Amino acid sequence: MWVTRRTDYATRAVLALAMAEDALNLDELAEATEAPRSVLEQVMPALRAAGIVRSVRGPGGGYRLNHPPAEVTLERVVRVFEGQLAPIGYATRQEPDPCPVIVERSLRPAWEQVRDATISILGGINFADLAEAARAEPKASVRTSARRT
Amino acid sequence: MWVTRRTDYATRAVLALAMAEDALNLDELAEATEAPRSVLEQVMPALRAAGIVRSVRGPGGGYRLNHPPAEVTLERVVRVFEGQLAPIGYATRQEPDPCPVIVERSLRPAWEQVRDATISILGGINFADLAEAARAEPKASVRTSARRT
DNA sequence: TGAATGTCTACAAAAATTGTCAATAAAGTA
DNA sequence: TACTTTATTGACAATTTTTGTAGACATTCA
Repeated sequence: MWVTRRTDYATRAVLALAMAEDALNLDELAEATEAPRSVLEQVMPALRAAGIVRSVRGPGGGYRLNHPPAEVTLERVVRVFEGQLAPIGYATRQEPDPCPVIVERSLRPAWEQVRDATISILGGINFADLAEAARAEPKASVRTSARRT
Repeated sequence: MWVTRRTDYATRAVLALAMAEDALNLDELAEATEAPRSVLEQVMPALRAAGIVRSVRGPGGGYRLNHPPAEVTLERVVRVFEGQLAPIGYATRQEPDPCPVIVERSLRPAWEQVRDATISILGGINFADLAEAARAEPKASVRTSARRT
């Protein structure tokens, strides 16, 4: 449960932009993501500063992706708000916190495995795939159970 | 960075017990784990309630593992303090929080992958392995770089 | 009885999270 | 130019989580 609400909203917003034809403004993003508009007012400029989206001000303005959806990974978006993806301070890639030697040899490698798996999964998912999955019809199994009822 | 200090202390304490011949009392555990004794006073009873350690009161008392170290997984200890291991509320196995349909089809499966990888890794590591790794000498590569300096 | 130990509960301080708001800047249009 | 629409910025308050401490108590042994 370590993904904060802001991170979640950010990924939803990027997904919405990946699915949209043209630009979306803050009100449209708030509706699409089910996020408070006032929070998106903080989230979107952060995504912009990170080079993930670009914005246009004034009437008809809004946000759009700064790159093709296939080139934006989930890892990239998550990192803007979460920073290090290691589950604990002594297992980060950059400047890990110090820890006892015994921990260094045992628990640290364990958490590094979790870290690497997380990075690998998030780095392997892009917003073209996510947008496609989001558009897909409900799966057969879901329809089947609906028919049963 | 989602592993809390208490969880970390708990895993260190179980590791210390897995490496110890006989029982360790709170003072010894505090020294071995580099955790405040007052925090272990809360952590150890929780481990006991979870059936991971057992305790003996009175002079000569202390804690020991309730099962062979090989039978205690890291997942089991972590779950006592973290509960659900999903990175976000709508990707838990039990009673996930509701989320928009679009998220349900795209981001949720992504986070479920992270959840499953985490559980798989933590469930595959036991405290016999951790204790062995903790006892091991520094690796050759480490000595080599030390010689260079 | 007294010393050594674990148990329980309440709590306070600090930190992180979540959301709101008001003031401002920029761009388009009449 | 004046007005409207939109993004930008920074400060902030409320809430929740985390972290650690402390005191009163229970149990066991010598």
